[in-house]
Amino acid sequence: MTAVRRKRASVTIRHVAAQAGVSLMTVSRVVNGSTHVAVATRERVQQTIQKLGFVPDRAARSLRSRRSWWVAVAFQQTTPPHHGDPSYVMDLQNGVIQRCINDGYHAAIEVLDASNEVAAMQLRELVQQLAPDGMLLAPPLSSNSALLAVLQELHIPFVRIAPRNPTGKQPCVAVDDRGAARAMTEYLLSLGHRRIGFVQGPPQHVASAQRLAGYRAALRAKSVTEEPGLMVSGDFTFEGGRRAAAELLGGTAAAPTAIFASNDELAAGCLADAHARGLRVPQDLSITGFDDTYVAAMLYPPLTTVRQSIREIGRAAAGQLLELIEGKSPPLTIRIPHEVVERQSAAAPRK
Amino acid sequence: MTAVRRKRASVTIRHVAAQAGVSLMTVSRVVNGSTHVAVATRERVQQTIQKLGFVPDRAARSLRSRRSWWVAVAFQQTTPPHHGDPSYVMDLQNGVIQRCINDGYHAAIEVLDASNEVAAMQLRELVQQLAPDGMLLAPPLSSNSALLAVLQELHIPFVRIAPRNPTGKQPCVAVDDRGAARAMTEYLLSLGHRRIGFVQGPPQHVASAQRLAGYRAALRAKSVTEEPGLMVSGDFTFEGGRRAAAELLGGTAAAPTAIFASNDELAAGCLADAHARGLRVPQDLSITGFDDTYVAAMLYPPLTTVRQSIREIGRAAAGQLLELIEGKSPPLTIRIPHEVVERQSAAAPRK
DNA sequence: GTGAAAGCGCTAACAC
DNA sequence: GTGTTAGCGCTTTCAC
Repeated sequence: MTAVRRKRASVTIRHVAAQAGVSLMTVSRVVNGSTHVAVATRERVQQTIQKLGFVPDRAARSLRSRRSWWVAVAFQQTTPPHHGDPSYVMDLQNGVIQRCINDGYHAAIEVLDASNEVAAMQLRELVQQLAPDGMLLAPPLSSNSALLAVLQELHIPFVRIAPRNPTGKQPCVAVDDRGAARAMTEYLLSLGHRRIGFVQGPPQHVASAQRLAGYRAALRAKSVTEEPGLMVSGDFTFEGGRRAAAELLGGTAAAPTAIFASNDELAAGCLADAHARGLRVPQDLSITGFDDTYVAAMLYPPLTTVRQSIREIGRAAAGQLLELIEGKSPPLTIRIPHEVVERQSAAAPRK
Repeated sequence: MTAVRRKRASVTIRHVAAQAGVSLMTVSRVVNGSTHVAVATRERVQQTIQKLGFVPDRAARSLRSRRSWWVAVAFQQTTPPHHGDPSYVMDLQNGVIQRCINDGYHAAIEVLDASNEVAAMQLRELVQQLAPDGMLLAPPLSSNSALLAVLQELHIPFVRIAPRNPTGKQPCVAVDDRGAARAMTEYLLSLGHRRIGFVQGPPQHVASAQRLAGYRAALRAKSVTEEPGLMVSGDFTFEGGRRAAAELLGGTAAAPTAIFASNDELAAGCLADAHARGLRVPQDLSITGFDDTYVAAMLYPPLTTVRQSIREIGRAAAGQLLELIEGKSPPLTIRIPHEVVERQSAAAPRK
């Protein structure tokens, strides 16, 4: 049980001070970028730091200053917005990490239970134990009011990522699902499609309603009449996509010439059903997705989809949080642009 | 610039000690699970801790004890947007996190540059700044001798995950790529295939040679003659898979009845080429993958593949590291079992 | 612009 | 089994 422990920090602020012929305080000021240091002194100290290879001790710094230089990102266990889509999580994570490192912070990835009560407990523990300087909530946690309450009670700055209900009072990075879905629908309309099936996500998800709304708005703008039979539900899952496509294509009613699935996983399911029916994509049927996740380019045919850069969302959220921590006042709501990614699963309908 | 800082810890070990009528040390002992405390005292202290909601301060603890209670996992930076398999990273990460939390540790996810020199520098900085109690190296970093040298020099315990060259001297979690590839090849042979194409990974990757070796061993055991023309190279990428399949299926020589791609992404590429040629899978051609990543079930048809639980690898690696940190002597090399996952992309060859 | 003193909350080392 | 003392490395506070 004799736990291995690291050697005492070889070089401390003391050594630097002695070597540079200044007091501890001056070294500390230089390290922390205080302006109240003469230029000459600052340079001398910096050179000494370099020469001795001094690295400040995080623990000592945190203990005294009551800042941990940690930012925590909370994800929900196995069910992130896109149903366990690992590339979503990775991208978000990478964006956050990148931005944090840039400012000398570290990002801790934390996974909370899917149950609300358990998650709230875990979050409280997390904040108490880790004492991060700020928190990021990935969806769907960002819409969980119990968690928001915990963070407020603990007085810790936080940023909500793609929340269902942006209050306009709390900082968040908002995603324009409605606009993106509308853009994709307009793209299909521009190809000449008029009977466009839509596969919805699960009702609990923020994105589902927004995406549906975007689809409907695009149709309305072009005066294309909506047909209830063309709007079916999936579940953001592959299987849900198969079932939805079966419903759209196997019925007695006139089949759509295009299907807009509201995420890529659903689209993959639709594709599978279409293949099983012997339909050629995109000649006989166009199929498009949403998110441009990892799989999109690996499907057959490569999937035309619409993307909002997740990495960019991560970067933006982290940036906003860091400003909050530093006591600045960043814009409360940040929006991320979207973009239709044309691949080969959509084309003009047959005449 | 008035940075937000957390309130001073409301409840300290002092308050607990006073309330419970014992000294600071006794509380500390109880918190750290020392055995040298009378049962009655321990219980009294624990109740007080509960009642006051005392949570030890990580910074103070680390400063004094020279342990950070952090474990860092280093991954290699993959080139965005869709290179590198996110589900592999996520699974590994989740396994590690799960195991760490279990023991009161936190896992820090760190991403190192693809360049060796840069990575070595980053690793050194990381260890100095974060001072983790131990490190985990994910492949391909686990085979990077420059990094191993840094860790040894810094005297920090580490575990290599799926290294190319297990020395038998350093702790590692080894993966039986050869055995898994052999199992998959045997599965195809058992279906009746005799002309089995093999798509290799990039030569720099550990796994590539191992998987090829497994394929060859299985053939040899069944006295099936190898054909050099059936072993083509891909690159662990979708595009590489397409090209490889084109080579195998488009040539003048007799085409294989099955293709064993050495990862799922390659298999997805092969599938795309087969579809483009109008071949039905698995009726006309069987295609199998390796890894059972996220995409495998979403391809058409769902991919038969072989899996080594990545999450299990993460858990095992973290477990091994924690024992190392605690000064125990875990087995140096841990092996993870594999399993063929039968889906619908492989069947008996046509007569 | 710089320095001296104090102490953050905890545990190592040693006493009893 | 329990307590006392000292001090980890740094930043806060206040003095000059």
